[in-house]
Amino acid sequence: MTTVDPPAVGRLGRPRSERARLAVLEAAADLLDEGGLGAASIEAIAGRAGVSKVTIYKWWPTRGAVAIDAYFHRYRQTGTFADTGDVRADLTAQIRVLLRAFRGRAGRIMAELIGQAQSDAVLADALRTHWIGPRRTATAAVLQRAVDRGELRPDIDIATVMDQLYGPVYYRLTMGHEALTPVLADTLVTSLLDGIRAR
Amino acid sequence: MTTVDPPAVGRLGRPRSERARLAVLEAAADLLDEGGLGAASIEAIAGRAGVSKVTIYKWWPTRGAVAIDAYFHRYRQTGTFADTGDVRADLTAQIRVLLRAFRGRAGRIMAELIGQAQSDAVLADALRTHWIGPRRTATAAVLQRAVDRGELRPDIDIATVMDQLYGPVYYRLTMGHEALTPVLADTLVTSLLDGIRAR
DNA sequence: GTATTCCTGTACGCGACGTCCATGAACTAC
DNA sequence: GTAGTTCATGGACGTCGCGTACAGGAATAC
Repeated sequence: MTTVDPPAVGRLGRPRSERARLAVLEAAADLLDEGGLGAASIEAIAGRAGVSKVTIYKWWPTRGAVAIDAYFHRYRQTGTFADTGDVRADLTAQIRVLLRAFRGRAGRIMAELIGQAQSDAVLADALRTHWIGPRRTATAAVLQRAVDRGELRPDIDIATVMDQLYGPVYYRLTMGHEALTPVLADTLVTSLLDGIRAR
Repeated sequence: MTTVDPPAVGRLGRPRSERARLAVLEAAADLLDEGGLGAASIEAIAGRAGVSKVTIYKWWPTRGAVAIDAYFHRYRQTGTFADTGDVRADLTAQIRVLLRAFRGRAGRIMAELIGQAQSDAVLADALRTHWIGPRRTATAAVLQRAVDRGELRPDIDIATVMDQLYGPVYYRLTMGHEALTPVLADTLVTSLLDGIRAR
């Protein structure tokens, strides 16, 4: 997956080097793994990839753009979005997938990408479009169908509900005040479905 | 408020210049306001404050440390944490205070501080200790007392509940996928208290 | 072949970093 | 007072990454 590259089919002149593109993504992913976003400078990527800086600047506007492409290149989402018709199970499964993805290095890198996005509009947009967006679309579908079946209250604000499921995960990821334990998925879903008020 | 400075009372030698300390905080806050965290470089702060770089490095370990002190110096929290005994009202009020604080420049700066904290352990710790911590303590007290009164289920995980109230706010602040509207406070509290399942 | 587009190597100016040094200022202890 | 200690200043330094420029060669379409 790539977030910024043009199609470039049937164009005139020398075509883009696929070798250079892959070398950049591999080098950037390696550097992200080893030293985080701070180590993935354009100079370092160019050096390790055996590619000129100019080539990178030609295809990616900012350091963050390269980083997120490299992240997707390496940590491509393999799992599908669960949608079986069982709201509780589907939501829990989706959150569990996210928690699993954020374990280890990938989580640290995602946190740094989010951090960098606070001062890199291109990266922020790429994150919303290519990372957050698809997940929210899938979750919104699950919620909407549950509303249609009458399992969920018809007056809920789906966007806010999703924020109360995913928000805590990103909150913990970026603030680090609590751990990202697997059981968190169940707790989040249960609290929100049933409410926390005593019966 | 300051996060890193030692007390320095009855110490030997020339005392720390209060004039320099304030000049640094004011200059840093101005720069944060005008150009965000990116504009608040150590060099720029030193230049505007009329202070030597060495003086800054003597008292603050990183750029983030200066920034958060400057943030607290300027955007000191005036509002108290509501605790009237009415869970719904208290939680809503607390979130509303946070939403209000994040409107305008202060929110953008906080987002950038959180972003910087992803690669600045000192800043991350200061955020947890001096910003997140006090708010969570206050909210935890409200929740615990409601549990003791029997209004909330005794088996809730207070930390996770707080994450489902505050997390969405920070999630929206940093990802920018939805707006920080004032009504969000009510929606968050209502959904979590009552649950979203149809009755 | 020609035009076009891409890749490479080198180099440059810029800004910020973090540190060093020598000097002077301000305070405490004696 | 004097000595000892700590702080602040200005200038300078080497390093790093940024983003850009230029000239040359490579790969494609027509």
